[in-house]
Amino acid sequence: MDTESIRESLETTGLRFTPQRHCVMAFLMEYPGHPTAAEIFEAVNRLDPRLSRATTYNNLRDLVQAGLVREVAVEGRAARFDAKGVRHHHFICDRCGNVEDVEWYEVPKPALSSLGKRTLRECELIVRGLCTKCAPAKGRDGVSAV
Amino acid sequence: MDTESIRESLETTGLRFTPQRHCVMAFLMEYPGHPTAAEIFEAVNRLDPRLSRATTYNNLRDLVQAGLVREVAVEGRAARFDAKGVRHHHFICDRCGNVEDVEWYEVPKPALSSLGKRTLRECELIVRGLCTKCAPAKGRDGVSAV
DNA sequence: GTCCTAGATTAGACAGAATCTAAATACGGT
DNA sequence: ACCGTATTTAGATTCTGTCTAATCTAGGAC
Repeated sequence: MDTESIRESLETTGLRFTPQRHCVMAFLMEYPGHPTAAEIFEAVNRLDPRLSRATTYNNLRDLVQAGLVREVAVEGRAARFDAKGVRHHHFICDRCGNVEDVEWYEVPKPALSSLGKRTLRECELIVRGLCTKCAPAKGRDGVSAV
Repeated sequence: MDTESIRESLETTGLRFTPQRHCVMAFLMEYPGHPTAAEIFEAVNRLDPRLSRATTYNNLRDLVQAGLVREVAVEGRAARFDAKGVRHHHFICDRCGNVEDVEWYEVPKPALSSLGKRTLRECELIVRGLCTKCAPAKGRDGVSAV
């Protein structure tokens, strides 16, 4: 999207601005869903065939570490990524593993007493179930049709 | 622990009772932490050297699917498992990836309207930060010492 | 504009985690 | 005891992600 704002984000986190980082970051900002690293590589490599797989993974790691990108681990599947824009929770489909956004709302944090000497950084909600594609069609009584 | 109760749990979910499943399930019920599949395999394989890696993974998958075991995905690391006993949330250490229990408390579910046609199964809280081992020692002013 | 250097990129080898395959085995109902 | 099917097994395989060592480049200094 906006090249200059990406440049600024990178610079404030101490990362150099490179065409490759711009490419990865811009893709994540435009892409509506939560792509895997492999999907991101495929996309950015199509735009610039010289952009390598290692660079894609390196940049994703750096961007996550810099706090510009969020990584979502999914049981038994590749991790998903999204650019941190508006805050939101995540929905993970039990069947296909797709990750979708859930509108943000405040969630109570655990009592400090229950954390002991642990440090709390963030508190994240994972909603699970079946996504629109995987949810079974409902009969008139609401029982799943198959 | 109690062999018969494990047999019953398996039977009610349609899984056959086998020494291997008992072994995996008993280990998870006794073990205090959240072992990875590799750690589980190492442990049960030590008890019965003929118990294979594939069986360990197969059984973990089946037990998770049957709802007897919970799987926790961790970014960039192997998944962790625990037998579903008392309800609890999970704490994941940013640095070492260890998974620990956080005392259970009710978390508000997202509004049905925001879920659309998606089906909601469960709502899970992931607390992130540094565990006791990884948390830096605090100076008198609370600033991290290293 | 040129130089310099720490940081970034690259291709391909490598490693770790989990699954697949096809043959052998054993659970548990009859 | 028998049978059908679920389960187990060893090892190969796939998938995800990291590492290596050589090359290149962003961007500050001059």
